[in-house]
Amino acid sequence: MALKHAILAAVSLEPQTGYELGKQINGSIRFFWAATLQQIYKELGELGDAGLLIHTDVHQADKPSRKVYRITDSGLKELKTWIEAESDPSPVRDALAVKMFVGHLAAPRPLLKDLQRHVEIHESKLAHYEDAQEKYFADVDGLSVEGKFRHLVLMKGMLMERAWLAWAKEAAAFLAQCAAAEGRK
Amino acid sequence: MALKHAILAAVSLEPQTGYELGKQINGSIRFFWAATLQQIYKELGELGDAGLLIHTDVHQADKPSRKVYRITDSGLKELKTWIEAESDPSPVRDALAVKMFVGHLAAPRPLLKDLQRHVEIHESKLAHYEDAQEKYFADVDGLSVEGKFRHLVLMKGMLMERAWLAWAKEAAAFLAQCAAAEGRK
DNA sequence: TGCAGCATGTAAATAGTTACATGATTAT
DNA sequence: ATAATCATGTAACTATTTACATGCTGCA
Repeated sequence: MALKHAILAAVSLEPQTGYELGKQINGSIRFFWAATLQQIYKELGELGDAGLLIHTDVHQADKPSRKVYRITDSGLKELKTWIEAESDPSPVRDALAVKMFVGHLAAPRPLLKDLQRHVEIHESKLAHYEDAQEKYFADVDGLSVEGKFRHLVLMKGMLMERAWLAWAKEAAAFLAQCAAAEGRK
Repeated sequence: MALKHAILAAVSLEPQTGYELGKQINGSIRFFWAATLQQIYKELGELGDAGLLIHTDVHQADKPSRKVYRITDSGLKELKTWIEAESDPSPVRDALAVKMFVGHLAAPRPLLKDLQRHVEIHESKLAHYEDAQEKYFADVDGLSVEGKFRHLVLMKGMLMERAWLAWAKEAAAFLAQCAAAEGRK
């Protein structure tokens, strides 16, 4: 269970509600740890029970009251311990790679179409990272230690997305070629 | 449930046992879809019940008999349908990125050590891919369509690992600098 | 009138991990 | 002796997804 730690990390940077964690106003962690709102609400409840987070109810006249969570001392301690502990790389589950591995069994055109959907998603992720780079990290040398840590993570996102897109370009060219060959038959 | 399709894909290329699927004698799918043996055995049972795979018992004098699975016509049809269907990118759950995002909260040395563990794992993955490249894909131009598909997947693995390692190099340099700064205090 | 955004959750189902269980063979 | 490899599985637990449930506001 590491959603727990992703939430602790996000809340440690800025107190926020479950809804905000899901939508990520302060950005970025969402890009490194996927979770649904349902999961987040459940986890927030458990983190509250464990005393790692506390919330203050902010009553609103019309809407349900906002529960703004912030981290406690023991939450911060737990987070620190987790950061310093050994971790395993996350298990790889790459459906597109499996598809390509046996791509010869299917028609190239639908596979190419699916690849293009993925390309769009990766491109918009990259665009988001590049925006953040310009907005918050224009002056790379003047960054605080905190800033440098966050910039490194952003760079990771950009490097990985660019590598993915470079691969996808070759894959798309090959699939287009397969589709053309099929058309000729 | 896409372990199902990863297994169908692996078995379609070569009939094999659950144990072999776990250890991956024919290689590669393991690198794109993580699963424990327990999960594989369970899924094989279900795929058998659904008629997508069948197995033949190969009795062995001393050991438990090997159940060699191969794909059925309806399994092949299901696999083809899945390849041609839309798919979503797998959810990202990158604990190391989360750690780095709030890296300023912890001591740099243990974090650096954890990063280095990850580097070793990624390096050995890359080495595995490079071996496979030399062994099976030395003559890239003479590849069959099947071969080209599999080569593309291997290239994906290599590109992504190299990008990851390039990032890790920068991250390690920064953490080493943090550690040195701490040492001076 | 209908949809998107804000704001909270519960319940049921599926997917995945960890622990337990068995037993022979071969290498150190 | 002890561990690793081959070979199968079950049971309990944890994590994640999907479906259900509520209700107000503002925009097109």
